[in-house]
Order: sequence, then structure tokens, then C-alpha cells
Amino acid sequence: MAAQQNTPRTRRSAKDRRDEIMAAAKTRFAIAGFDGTSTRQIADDLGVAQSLLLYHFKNKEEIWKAVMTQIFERSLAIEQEEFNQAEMKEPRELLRIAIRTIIRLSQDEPDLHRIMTIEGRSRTTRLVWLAEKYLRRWHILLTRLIMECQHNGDVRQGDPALFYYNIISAAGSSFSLTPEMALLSPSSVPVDPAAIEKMICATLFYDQPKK
Amino acid sequence: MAAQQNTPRTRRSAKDRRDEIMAAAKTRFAIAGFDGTSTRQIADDLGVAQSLLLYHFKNKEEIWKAVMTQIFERSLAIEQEEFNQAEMKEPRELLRIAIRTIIRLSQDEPDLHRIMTIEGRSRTTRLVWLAEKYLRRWHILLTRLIMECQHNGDVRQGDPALFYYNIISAAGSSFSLTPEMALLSPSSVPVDPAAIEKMICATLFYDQPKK
DNA sequence: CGCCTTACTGTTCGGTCGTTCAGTAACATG
DNA sequence: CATGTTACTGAACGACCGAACAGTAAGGCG
Repeated sequence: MAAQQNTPRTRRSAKDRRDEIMAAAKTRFAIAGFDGTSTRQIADDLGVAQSLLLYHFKNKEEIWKAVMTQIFERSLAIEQEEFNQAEMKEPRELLRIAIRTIIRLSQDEPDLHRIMTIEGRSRTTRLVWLAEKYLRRWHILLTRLIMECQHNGDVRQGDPALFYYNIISAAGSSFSLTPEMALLSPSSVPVDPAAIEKMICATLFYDQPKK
Repeated sequence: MAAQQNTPRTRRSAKDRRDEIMAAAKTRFAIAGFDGTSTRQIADDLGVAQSLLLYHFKNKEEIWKAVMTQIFERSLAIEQEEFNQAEMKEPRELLRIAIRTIIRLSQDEPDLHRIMTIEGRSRTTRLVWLAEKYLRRWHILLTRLIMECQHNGDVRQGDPALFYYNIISAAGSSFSLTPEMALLSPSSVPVDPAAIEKMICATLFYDQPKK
């Protein structure tokens, strides 16, 4: 004759609940990574039973993959949007648009950079999955553009991969203002996307953008 | 009458054993971070009992602090060495030496950057300890130099904190070749420190270094 | 109203974690 | 050779983890 406390407080459609879970999980993954996050923490954030997560998702890894898929699908939309208004097709201009896209994406999804820097540390099955499904596309696109621009004399000589990671980290780290930055330079204001673009372009191009 | 398998295979001086443990722990921390590393893994790497680690160190966190202290003490030695041969005391030259120091340090201790990018993600007691004991010194030194150079007209305008993290990440990520990089650009050769210095200087200074 | 699908809970399981501790062998000292 | 210190082991603990599962209430439909 136990008190029936197991009455579900709220009841959502499967889709809504999945979205809720993914949002809470994304925040946790961005703070502590996959291993550092427990399904119980995510459930507590939402005020639901831990077993509910495994009702909506096969296992913890499927939650993670769903979160990453959602982020990258959004990123593809941003990419489309930026490149559609690319009139002139010179590599120089395309590279600049690609940089702007990455900056916008880092701004819209600051958790992406946080998660990637955690996830990129060890060669997990998750990292391989990510690389195959999303990362390789961008990497190839960007390094190819950089090489073309180097050939045209617009971009400084040097390993394209070196430039690639410089662009990614410069764009990402600025918005995903990490606790380390908060501790060291607490006064640093929310960063201006244009300032980052200027900095990256100074790294790459011989001549400064005419603005 | 159990077989006496508990005979210690090897017996070291306390100092030697501590160094062994710290070396093994550093490698593990660089791969999986503090939370992702278990004391049992470290012990297995060394072929000793897990309880031995807690005989030589008070707890897991003390192992981590010992590792970081060792790394940063070495870094102070490199810093001394580079700055001692600084004849001219113009900010411009000092900033360039500071950059070279960071690049050398990233090259000598690739694990440092790996560990920092993991540790800097969440405001743990460990991160606060690191910031107070080591990071703040560098941050203040570098941002001050950057501001002086901006005032002199040598360095481009912009948030010094933004430049600071650009320098750190550009120097660090190049050497601590992460699994993500290995997956995406496997052919990338070991990086040339001079190339990184060139890239960073292009980001900062109006005129290129005369070499 | 009765029924069936859907959303959700509480409990339990095997496994791993950091930490504690009593016991033991190696070694230095006398 | 006896004794004390030092280096080290194995077993145990409570806590937490992902996962499995039986049970239960809500909501839509006839």
C-alpha cells in the first residue's frame, strides 16, 4: 500500500520530450564531455526519471549522436544561406565566405566548439563517426580553398592544415568563452564577430580586406 | 597456504617511483583528462598495484597537481633561458621572444596543451588552482606586451585577450596533434616551429618580421 | 465506458570508481 | 643475526555508473 508517487508529473509528445532531452544533454556534454556526464544528471535537470532517457533513446551514445546530428544539420542550413549569396566565384571570395560561415556557426552554436575540443582528444568511436559524417567535408573544402588561394598568390605560404586549425580554433574559442578565459580575463566583453574575421584574415591574406 | 604472489617485483626509491607514476599519469591525463583517467589504468601501465599510487600520493588530485607542477617548473626554465638572451628591451622584441617561448614550450611539452584544453572546459578546483599558480602570470605578461605594442603602432588593434588565446591555441594545437587532426589530415608532417612563429606574427604585427 | 497504445516510473543488476587499511616482504642499520 | 623503516600488495568499502525490465497511469479511439 505504498503511496502512488509514481504518477508522471508532466506528459509530453515523444518529439517534444526528445527535444527537451537533447537540449539538456547538449548543455551537459559541453561542460563535462560524454564521459563526464551521467544520464542521471541529465534526467535530474529535467525533473524526470533516468529510465525515461533510455525509453526515448536506445542508449547514452544515441543521445549524443542525436545532439550532434541536430547541431550539424543546423550548420548545413547556415552554410547554404551564406554560400547562396556568393555572386563572384573566385576562390579568394569563397574562402572569405567560408570563414564568415564558421564564425557565424561558432556564434550560433557555442556548444559545438566546446564539445569538439573535448571529443577530439581521443580516438573514440564517436570521433570517427563525427569525422566521417560531418568534419571531413569541411576540412577538404577549406584546405582546397586555401591551396587555391595560395596558388593565386592571395594567401601566405604554409601548411593548409595549420591554417585550417587556426581558423577553427580562433573562431570557436572566442565564443565558447571557456571557464579558463573567464578566470583570466573576466572583463573581456562578448566578442565582435567582425573582429575575429579581421584577425583570421590578417593571418591568411597578404593584403587586408578592403572592408 | 596461498602462493605468495604478493612479492613486489621491483622496488624503487620513493623519488624514482613518484617520477614513474607522474610520467604515466601525464600521458593518461593528456589522452582522457582527469575524470576520464582511473588510478587503476595508471597502475596497470606501470605494472604495480593500484594502492601503490595512494601510498606515494595522498589522492588522485595530488597526482594531477604534481604532474602539472613538474610541467610548469620546466616551463619556467625555458622562459628564463629565452629571456636571458634578450638584449634589446623594446616591447616589440620582447613580445616576439614571448611568442617563441610559448612555441618552444608547446613543442617540449605537447601534453601541456592537451591537458589544458581538457581542463579549461569547466571551472573545477583544479582549474582555479592552475590559474592562480601559473596561468595568470603569463596572461598578464602577454596582454601587457600586446597593449604596449599596439600603443607603439607595431601590433594591430583589437582585444588583447583575443590575440592571447589565438597565440596559445596556434602554438599548442600544432604540436599536440590530436586524434581529430590525425583522422582528418593524416599526411600532415611534423610542424616546423618557424612556420608557426611566422603565422602568429602575421596575425599580430603590421609588418612581417625581417627574419 | 472499455480498450489499447503511449509515456513514464521505481527497482535492480553487474561493473567501475576513489579511498582505506591490515598485512608483508625488501632493505638499511645496529 | 635481530630490529625498524620503507616500499608494496590484496581485499574491502560505499558511491556512482549505464542498462534492463516489470509495472502503471494518461490519453485517444471505438
